[in-house]
Amino acid sequence: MNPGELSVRGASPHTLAMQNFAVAQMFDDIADYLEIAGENSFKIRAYRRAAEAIAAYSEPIEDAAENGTLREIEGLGEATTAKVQEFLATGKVRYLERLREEYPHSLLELLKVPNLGPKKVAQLYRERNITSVEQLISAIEQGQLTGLSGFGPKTIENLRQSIERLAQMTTRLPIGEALQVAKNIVTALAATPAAERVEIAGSLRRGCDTVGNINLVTTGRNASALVQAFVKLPQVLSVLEQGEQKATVCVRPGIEVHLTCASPQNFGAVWFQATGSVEHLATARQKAESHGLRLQADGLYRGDKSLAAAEEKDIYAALELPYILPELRENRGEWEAAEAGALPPLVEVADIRGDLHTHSTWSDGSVTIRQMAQAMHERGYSYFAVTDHSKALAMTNGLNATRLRDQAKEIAEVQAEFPGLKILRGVECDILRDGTLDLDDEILHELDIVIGSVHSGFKFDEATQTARMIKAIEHPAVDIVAHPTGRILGGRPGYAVNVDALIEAAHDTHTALEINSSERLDLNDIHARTARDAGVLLSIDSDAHSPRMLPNVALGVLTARRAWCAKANILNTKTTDELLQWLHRPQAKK
DNA sequence: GCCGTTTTCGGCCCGACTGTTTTCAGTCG
Repeated sequence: MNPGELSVRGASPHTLAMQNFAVAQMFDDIADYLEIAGENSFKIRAYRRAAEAIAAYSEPIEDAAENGTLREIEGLGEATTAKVQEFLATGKVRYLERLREEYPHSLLELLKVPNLGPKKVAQLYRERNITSVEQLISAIEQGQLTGLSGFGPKTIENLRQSIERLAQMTTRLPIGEALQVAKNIVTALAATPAAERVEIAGSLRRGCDTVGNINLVTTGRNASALVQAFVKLPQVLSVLEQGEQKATVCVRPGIEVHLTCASPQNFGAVWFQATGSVEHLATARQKAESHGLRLQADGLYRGDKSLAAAEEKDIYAALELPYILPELRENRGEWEAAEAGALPPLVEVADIRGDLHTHSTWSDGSVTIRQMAQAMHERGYSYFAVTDHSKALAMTNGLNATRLRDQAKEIAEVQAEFPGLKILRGVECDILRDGTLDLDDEILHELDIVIGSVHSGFKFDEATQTARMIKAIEHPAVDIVAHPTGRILGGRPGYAVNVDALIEAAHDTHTALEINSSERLDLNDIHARTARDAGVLLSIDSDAHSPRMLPNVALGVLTARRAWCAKANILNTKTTDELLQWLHRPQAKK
C-alpha cells in the first residue's frame, strides 16, 4: 500500500483521525529509510519523535496546520512542519519520494523481521539484491547467504525462525488497532443515509486479543444502498465480494471487513451468528434443536416459520436462558453457568478507580508527573502510581535509589495540588537475570508500591525463567508482577515460562498479577481466568508513557471480562483506603 | 533534525547480548 494514498482518501470528514495516522506513518517511513541509508542517528530520532508527537496529538493535525500552530507541537521543527504541510496539501512529500526511488518500499517490511536491523537490510540489498521477505526466504533456502560477512550459520538459522514467527503474527490484527479501524468504518457507515444501525460483531466484539478480520452487521431500509455505501467508503482499498445483502472489502493489506445487512425483525439472530464463537454457536444450535427450533445464519426458525429475533436476548430467551455477554461466548462453561443462573457479573471500565503502572519523564515517559496527575484527575480516578523504570533499564534512564528519593519530593509537590487524587510512590523494578531485584530492599520498602518486571533474559529455558520470576514474586517488597509472559501483540511471543506456577506463587504470597493494557494484553484471557479461579488478584494497568495511553485500560478490562473477572477480582477497583490497606497486607512471603 | 541558548552550534539514549569475529558490529530493550 502506498501510504500517500491514505491521506488523499482520508479527506472525508469521518476519517480525520486517519490523517494523524498517515502523517505519523510518513515520518516513520522516512526514519526507516534513513536508517537503511545509515544516516545520523539523531536525525532519525528526530523523525521518530515527530511521528510520535503527531500520533499522540489529540486533535486533527490539519486543524493545527490551518491554525498555524504546528510549531507549537513539541518535536516538530522547521523541516518537519514543512513536510506536514506539503503532505496535507499534496498527499506526498518529495523528500520521501526521493528515498523511495533510491530504496524499494519492500525493504521496510524486511526491517520488521526480528534480528534484522537496518545495517543488515542494507547489506542484503547491496550485496545480494534482496528487497523483500520472500526473496530473503528463497535466498536462505538456496544457500545464497553463505559467504556474506556477518551471516554465519546461527544468524541464518535465527533469521529463518524469525521469519516463520513473523508470518504467524502478522496475519492477525491486535485488538487495539482493529477497534480503531472498525470504529472508523462504523462512524462513516452510520453517517450514510441508508444506515439505521451499525454494529461490530465477530471476534472483535467478543474482545479477543487479536482478530483475523472485522465483521459488521447493519440494518437499513435499503440493503443494496447500504452495501453500495460500504464499498465506496474512503477507507476501502479493494472490494473482494459484493452481493445484495453483504460485501467484503480490504481496508489494509490482509485485513478484510465483512458487512452483513439484516432486517430489523431478525437483526438479533444475524448479529448473534456473526458474533460467534464457532463453538458457542454449535452448542446454541444443539440447544435450539432440543427446543424444536432451528438456528440459521439468517434467523431463528420453528419448522419453516421464521421467529422474530430483533435482539440477541430473544435468541437466549427462546432457549429459556439468560442473555450471555459476547465476551463469555467461547464454550468455556458459559452455558452451564447460564443454566445454573450463575453467570458472573463482569468488571466494567467504570469500576476501575486508578492506574498502578505509569511512567513519567523521570524515565521513558513523555509527560511530567504533574501532567500525568492532571490526566488521571480528568479521568476521575481516585489514585495512580508513579512507577518509572529502575536503573538496569539504562536506555530508559531508569532510576536508582537517589533519584527515587529526589522523585519523592516532586511527587509530594504534585500531591499537594491534587488533594482528591492519591499519588503512590512506586517503581517498575527490573527482575534481574538471577531473580533478584534491581534495587536494594531499603529503598523498595520506602515506596508505596513495587512492580516487578522482566525486561531481559527472554531466551532462558522455561525452568530457569519460571524459577527466576518466582524468586521475584516471593520478594516481600513486590506487590504486582507486570506483563508476566512478556508477549507483545503483533510484535513477539512471550518467553518460555510456566504461568500456572507463577499463579500458584502469586497466590501463596498474596502478590497481584497484571493485565497489561498496552500493546501486550498480558496476562491473556486464558491465564487471567486461571489466576482468577485461583483467587489471585489482577491489576488492570495502562503502562502509560503518556496520557493518551490511559484509555487502553478498556482493552485490559475486555481481557478481564473474557477471563470471567468480576469487580472483586481486580485490585484497582478497590477504593483508595482499601488499596492502601491491601498494600500493607500481611504477606505470606518466605 | 530539534532544542536551547551563551542566537549559531553542540548535545541529543545506554549497556548487554549474540554471533561473528580475531577485536567488534549489529540488534534489542
